[in-house]
Amino acid sequence: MSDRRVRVRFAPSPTGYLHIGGVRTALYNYLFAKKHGGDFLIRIEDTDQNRFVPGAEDYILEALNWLGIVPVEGPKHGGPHAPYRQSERKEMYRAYADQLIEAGYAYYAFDTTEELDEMRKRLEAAKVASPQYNAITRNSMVNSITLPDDEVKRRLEAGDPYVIRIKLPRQEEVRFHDIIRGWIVVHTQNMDDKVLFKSDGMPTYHLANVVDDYLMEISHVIRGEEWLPSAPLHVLLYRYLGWEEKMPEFAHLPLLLKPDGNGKLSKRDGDRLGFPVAPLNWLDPNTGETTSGYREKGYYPGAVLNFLAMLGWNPGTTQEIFSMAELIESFSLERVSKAGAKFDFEKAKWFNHQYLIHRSDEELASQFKPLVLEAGFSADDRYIQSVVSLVKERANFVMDFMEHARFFFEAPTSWDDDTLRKKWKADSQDLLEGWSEALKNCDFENAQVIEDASKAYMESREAGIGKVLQAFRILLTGLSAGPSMFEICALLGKDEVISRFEKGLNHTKEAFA
RNA sequence: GGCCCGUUCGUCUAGGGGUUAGGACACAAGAUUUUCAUUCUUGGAACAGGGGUUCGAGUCCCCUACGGGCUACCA
Repeated sequence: MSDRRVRVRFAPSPTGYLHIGGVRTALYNYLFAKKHGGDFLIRIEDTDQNRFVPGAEDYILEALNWLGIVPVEGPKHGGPHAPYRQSERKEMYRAYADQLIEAGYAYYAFDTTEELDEMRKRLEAAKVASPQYNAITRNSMVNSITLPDDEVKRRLEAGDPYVIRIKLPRQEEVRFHDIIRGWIVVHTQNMDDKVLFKSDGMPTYHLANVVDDYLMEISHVIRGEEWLPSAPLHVLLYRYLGWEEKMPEFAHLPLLLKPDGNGKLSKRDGDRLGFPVAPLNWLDPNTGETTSGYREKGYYPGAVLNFLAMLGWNPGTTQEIFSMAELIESFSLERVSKAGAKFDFEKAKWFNHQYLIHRSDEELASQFKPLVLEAGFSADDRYIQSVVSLVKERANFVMDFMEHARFFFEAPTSWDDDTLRKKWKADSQDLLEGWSEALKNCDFENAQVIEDASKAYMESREAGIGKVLQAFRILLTGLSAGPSMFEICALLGKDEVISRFEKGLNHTKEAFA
């Protein structure tokens, strides 16, 4: 088992956008494969034709690609086990269902939806603990166990609709090992004869999943905890199909929970919670609604990856910032936690901030430049770089830069008089006018020179610079917070500073006279 | 309801019999920047409850409570 080549798959269903929990499942699969020098593949599980959503598959693949979770085999990449879409593998599944019937591990069932409902209601009314189609109840249903052989044959030949169900033993313990949870034991009396093959000719998830994992030589099934209850069924399928030796190891991941109330994070949460649950923007073709994504919100793929990796896994050290290569190096399923994790949007932003401030000014400037142009400004690259270096500390996203940096590109057209008034003292106008004059004699070589000149002036007036610095900031930038004023002045240049200063003082002279 | 899984600061988590129960995010205070933000320092903040086992339990076992998942011809 352990000397088997590691092959894992991410098997999404194209029923809409991929949410962040699915992304994490894909990531863990990817990390595990890379860590062990194995293969990561993608298989599209589109056996439910009713839930198929056009565009979903492309979306999923694009999202994973954006994050760098790239498969070696998959619907768009091909591979030795193609096709990688279950709908295109339709013909393969029937033979295995037939094999199970012949071996006595499955049977035909002709019950209608109404009859099934009736049966469940009847059992509920009789206070049966868990109403299910099982070793006991199947004897009173319409199937190839209760019907005479010739009747079954007649129905089959007449084309009557039917499904194929697994025939579970009445009382048997099914035990299997989960890498994250240890040994798990379930009794077949608590399971039911699940449908393996639907009346529309498609297999259900259970059959298709087991068959494909076997055929694709999957060594480890790493999936969400919601699959834990059906894992025993899958174990039995491997056994009945004669593949027990090749059965993959299981690892059921803890779920991602809603940060507010209860329950697992789901696609329905969309933008309800005030943050994205999708990697990319998603336009629902049916409703026309757009769900926002991390990419469009300005997140770096590395930050999203890093954040997601730490939700339910930890390296055993205090390191928090990891590149993909480092994640691969450190990852292990043994260090995945058992309990579900609530999604913390604040921490997601913090991760992006970390990624942002570690980018070079050159790179950030090149990302910011289009936004500068879009806002109708123009500036050379060096200037933008300087701006970026001053504002990046206080931003989580490049697209936040402009709100902190607008004044670098245009003089303020209005001032916040309310805040200004709070800082305004009787001698403020006089002090500031004197300062403005003093700056005319300063050469603006760099921030330090401006600072020295300013302080010298204030000293001559026997005042502290803190007394008017806030007003100075508002007059020059229109904002009450920002980077060092002397750095700002050095960057704006002497002419601009003097001009803004005088214009501002004209305003205050009128407003606070 | 039944079955399965889980439970350490508000959140993500470290911890596998002997710890002042550690870190990160968030929060608060102080310092610095004579402003704000950054940065630095400090602080508050947790083993769900009850029984065992043991010289000794966050760590092992049981029960209860709570949370989550599943219970479809969906995945």
